[in-house]
Amino acid sequence: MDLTETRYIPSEVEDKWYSVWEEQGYFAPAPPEGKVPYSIVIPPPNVTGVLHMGHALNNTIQDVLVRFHRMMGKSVLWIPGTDHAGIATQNVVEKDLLQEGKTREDLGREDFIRRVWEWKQRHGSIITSQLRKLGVSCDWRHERFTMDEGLSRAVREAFVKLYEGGLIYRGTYIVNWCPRCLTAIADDEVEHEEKQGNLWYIQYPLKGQARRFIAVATTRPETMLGDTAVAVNPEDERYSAYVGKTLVLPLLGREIPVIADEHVDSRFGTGAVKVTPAHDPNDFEIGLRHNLPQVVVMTDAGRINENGGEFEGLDRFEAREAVLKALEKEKLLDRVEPHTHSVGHCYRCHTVVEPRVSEQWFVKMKPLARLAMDATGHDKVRFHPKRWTKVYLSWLENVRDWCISRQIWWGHRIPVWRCGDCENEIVAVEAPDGCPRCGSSDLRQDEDVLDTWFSSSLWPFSTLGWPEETRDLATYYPTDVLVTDRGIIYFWVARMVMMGLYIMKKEPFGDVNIHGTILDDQGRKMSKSLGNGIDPLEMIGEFGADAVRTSLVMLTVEGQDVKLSPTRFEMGRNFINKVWNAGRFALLRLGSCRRETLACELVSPEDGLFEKWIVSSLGRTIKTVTGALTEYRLNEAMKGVYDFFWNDFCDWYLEVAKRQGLADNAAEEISGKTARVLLEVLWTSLRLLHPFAPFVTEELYQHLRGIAGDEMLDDGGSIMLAEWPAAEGCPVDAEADDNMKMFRDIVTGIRNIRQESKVPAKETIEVVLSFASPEMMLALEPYLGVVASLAQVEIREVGVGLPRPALSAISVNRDVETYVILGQYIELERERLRKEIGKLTKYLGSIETKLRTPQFLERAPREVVQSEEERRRKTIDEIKRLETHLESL
RNA sequence: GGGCGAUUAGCUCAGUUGGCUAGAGCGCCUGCCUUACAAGCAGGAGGUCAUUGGUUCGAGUCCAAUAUCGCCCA
Repeated sequence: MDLTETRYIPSEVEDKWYSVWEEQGYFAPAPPEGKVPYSIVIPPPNVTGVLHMGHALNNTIQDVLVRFHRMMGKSVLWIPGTDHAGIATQNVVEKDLLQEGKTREDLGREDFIRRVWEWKQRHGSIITSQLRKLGVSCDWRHERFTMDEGLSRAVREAFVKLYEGGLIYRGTYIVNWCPRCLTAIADDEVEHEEKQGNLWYIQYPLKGQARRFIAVATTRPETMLGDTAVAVNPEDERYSAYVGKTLVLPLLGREIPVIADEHVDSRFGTGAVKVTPAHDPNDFEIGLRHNLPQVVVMTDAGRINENGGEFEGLDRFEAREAVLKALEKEKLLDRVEPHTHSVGHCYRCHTVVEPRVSEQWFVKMKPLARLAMDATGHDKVRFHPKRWTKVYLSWLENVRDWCISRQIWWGHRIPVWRCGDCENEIVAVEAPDGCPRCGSSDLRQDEDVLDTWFSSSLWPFSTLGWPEETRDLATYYPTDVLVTDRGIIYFWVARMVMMGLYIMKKEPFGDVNIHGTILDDQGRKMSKSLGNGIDPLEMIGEFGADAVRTSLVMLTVEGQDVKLSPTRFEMGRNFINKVWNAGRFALLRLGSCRRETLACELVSPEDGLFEKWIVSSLGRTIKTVTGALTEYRLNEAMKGVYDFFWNDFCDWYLEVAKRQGLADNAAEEISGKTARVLLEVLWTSLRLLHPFAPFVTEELYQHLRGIAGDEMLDDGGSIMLAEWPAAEGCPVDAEADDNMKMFRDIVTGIRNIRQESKVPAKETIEVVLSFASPEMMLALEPYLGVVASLAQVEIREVGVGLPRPALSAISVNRDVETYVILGQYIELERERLRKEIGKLTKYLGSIETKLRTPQFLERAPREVVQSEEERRRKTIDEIKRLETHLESL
């Protein structure tokens, strides 16, 4: 980008450097020999997905960490990739087929899967190309997909291992069934929503006793077709006489028993509940305890089946109306109450989930959950922020067995075969040639595929080559951190930890960094249906990737949610523009500067105040930023760089640097030194900023090496590969800090008086500086020319204890009084002084109240008391000086 | 019903283990196109830290209750 541009133009910079980085192989890990390994696996986005703000935040955080650790000299591997999103991807391809008037059954399994792969080849790289726009430095040569050959092998290995360890079983249980996707889904794939519904009270007649009923309440009356009992609590005296009696199921006439089960809540409805073991999870349990028959009354598509009598063929919601009407006709519908209850929806298509009995494969969770809980107990897996540990643990404590089979075609087919001749079941990593028991070749593989999350749970090691014992696996497992949204703690974090511990015998990552969720400006989740999403690519186009990244990091505080609107990116854009211009200034003004040495000491005692001070401040910044990044407090790190760069470096150092020549006519030497420090500080700040804003820092860096020479930066050609700054070269210099404060106070004091007194900006007025001591005067004397320039004044006189000139305003500091000679502008000074005195008097009051309290003097630490007394002295002194001044006006 | 989070300037949010006059960005007011930057510079106004109690010499910060909003689980 041309240095004459006064505005930073991201589009001229971003793609250019990204392709250089990628082509040069900078994203690949440095050879691990002699280096500390650092690794992250991306939480694999859904292959059908497009980049949303959540991804942008998530990957920005990972990239900041990865770039930081790379600059720290580690061998960094960040593995990108996507997951195959079984149901979602199949849905997308089926929708395409429907356009051609076909179903997947028309194609057959093999052709359909071929079709999905074709789709994947065409569209599967959308999200990864979008990620590149964000500037992420993951190693694309390591990119993985959960359906890759190697990862599929890992899935089969893991399945067999778990099966042989007794942790996978098949059984007929109640599961969450999506009648639209036509598959079972796991408990945590069901999204619960509070819905306003009804509670219908239905009369169930007692057998052989005319006009005697038990009333039950239900929110899903259509399921009564599958009822096989009515249950009451054994303690419930209202019903004790009925237990063991027989009821006649309305509409169908089936005879069903009244049973007693202590899980029945007597306070709900009438205290008697209908029991539908095949269509309700609680009823299923009751059914097992009481040996009740399970009558399935719905097809897999949610229509009433042949067990539903006259209602056969009706959709479940039509059936609800029809059943109610029929009951009403028979006068068995007692009453209706409005009732809010939680209704489960499929997380993929949002259809109301139907609990249904079917044969499925399950993972036994208790033993695995135990492992995972112990790992956090022993601090092997640490959450940041800590509070998420509790959420994670409570899920693990209550988790039920995990239904892993899906009745779809796109996914890892379950590696189980059944012999057609001897019914032998074979569980194997590779397809067997024949039945090991009877030798028959009539083998049929299980039709189902595995839950996508099953393969995701292996991601931290399957991506590194497991089950092969690869060098990557040995070097980079366990990974360092998993960065993710809290919504994914159960899906990924918990399952990855369980699988890592069971299969690898080691936790998959030591740290889990949970960040907030991106919300719209009204605090709602961004969603397609609300249309309130903000497209990251659009924002990158408008503001630049660096601006998007820095804004996101500044906005996200330790896992707190982020309310976002497009204008929030202006903050980042303005900052990046500031960086560009500061860099531009340095590059244009220091064209002839060379960095002579890579001195670790930037400043020496004979150097000037500004140099000592900016280096001291830089050192503090390095410490802050490094510490904050190490502890996942990214916004604090970002703020550290931001404040230093803008408030110290730009607002003060650059401003004084450009005036150094004015301060000292023999400018050569000082200018040279100033230039060198300026160059070093810029170079160092760019490195501190690089993890957050990779593009602008690279662009400036490349210009910098153009003028400063390659030898300046021992770095391998890119700021990406440069060393992270060390604070050791920038010692804190308290004296320089103090003197700079005095310098700033003088300048700010004059500016304040000028504007408050309405002195025209262009007009040069005179000041007199009266120092408290000769030492102070000596310390600042060399820089008074800079003061004059910064404050648009002429310095008439400098000395110790000078008298106040006529018609002047005063600004007081502990060590110096500044008299600003106002002349005709003096009128407003009286008011300004009164205001100032008022402020200080109020402050003094609060200090004196404290110091009058005996308990404070007795119990507060001595340092606190002393500093309060010191403050009182200082304030009284200042007030006195201002008052004297006011009186003399 | 259980758990978690939030409540601080007009808006969006910081505020580390309790201890200078509670900060930032945006917005607002005033003055500046000062040869790095008007996406900028300089100066300024603006806050009963949700409410009520408690602990403490001292509370935005710790404890308890209440209110409102949000998220997760059942």
